[in-house]
Amino acid sequence: MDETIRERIEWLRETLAPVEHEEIEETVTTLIEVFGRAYAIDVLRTFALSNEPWRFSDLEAELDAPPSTLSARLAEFEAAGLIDRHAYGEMPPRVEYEPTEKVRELFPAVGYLHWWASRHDLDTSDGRKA
Amino acid sequence: MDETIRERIEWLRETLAPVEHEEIEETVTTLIEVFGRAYAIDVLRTFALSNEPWRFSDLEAELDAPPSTLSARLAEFEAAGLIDRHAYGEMPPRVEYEPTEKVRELFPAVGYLHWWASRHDLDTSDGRKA
DNA sequence: CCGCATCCTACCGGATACTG
DNA sequence: CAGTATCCGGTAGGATGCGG
Repeated sequence: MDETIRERIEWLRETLAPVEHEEIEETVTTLIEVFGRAYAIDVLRTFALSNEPWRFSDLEAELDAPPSTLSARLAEFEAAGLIDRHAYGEMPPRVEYEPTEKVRELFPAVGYLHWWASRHDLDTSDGRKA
Repeated sequence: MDETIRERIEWLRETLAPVEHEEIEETVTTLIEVFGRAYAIDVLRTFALSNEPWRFSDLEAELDAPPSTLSARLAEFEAAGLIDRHAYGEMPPRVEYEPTEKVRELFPAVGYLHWWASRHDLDTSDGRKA
């Protein structure tokens, strides 16, 4: 069942130079860390479910997120090349954000997670949650 | 390209009761938060790449992780039903951990992340990393 | 409207020591 | 061996105010 995935991981291990493999591990780790931050997947999902670009205030209202946090998330995403930021020199100012192709190729994984979550429950009785 | 995933998500949105949908969102969020914690994916990957159960000290040595942190991670994983813990009443004590079927069904997503990472880079020039 | 600067609190996580 | 208890430093992130 998960043989294919294990094979794929081991294929990565064997075919890639150790340095490259390290980098991939690290990228995945960093990616998950970034997505683990406050409102990160909420932002991601918002982008995933809409073809339209989003403006700061709209995101802020939609997610009910503090501006400082949202600002940090958007900056990180942009720095990681996951979203594009378009600023228009207007008055009042207008800035729009939209997902890059790079992050769009990540959506299937998120979709898989949703599918998984619909089949299984995460018992969070112990832990803290949102 | 990602149409299938968007359709799947929207299918989830439409067919599920709002409450269920909320729960799924929350589960995914919590899951990513848990995986974003220290040594979490390292533990996960260690399990993914081995069919054998792991003992506490072996994991500790393998990952070079502080016992308190590793202990927390394992407890969270077990509470979430992602790993099974088997304690044997021996002397000296022996405890073994192994992934559940539930978490094995999560591995493909991690594998997809690896594939993604092998194609794209995450620009972390701005951010902090490990 | 966009979003940074600041302040403050909570909490995570590393190190270390210790027990059944 | 398998953890727990304790202390402590770094930091994420919520709230708020202000500037461009």
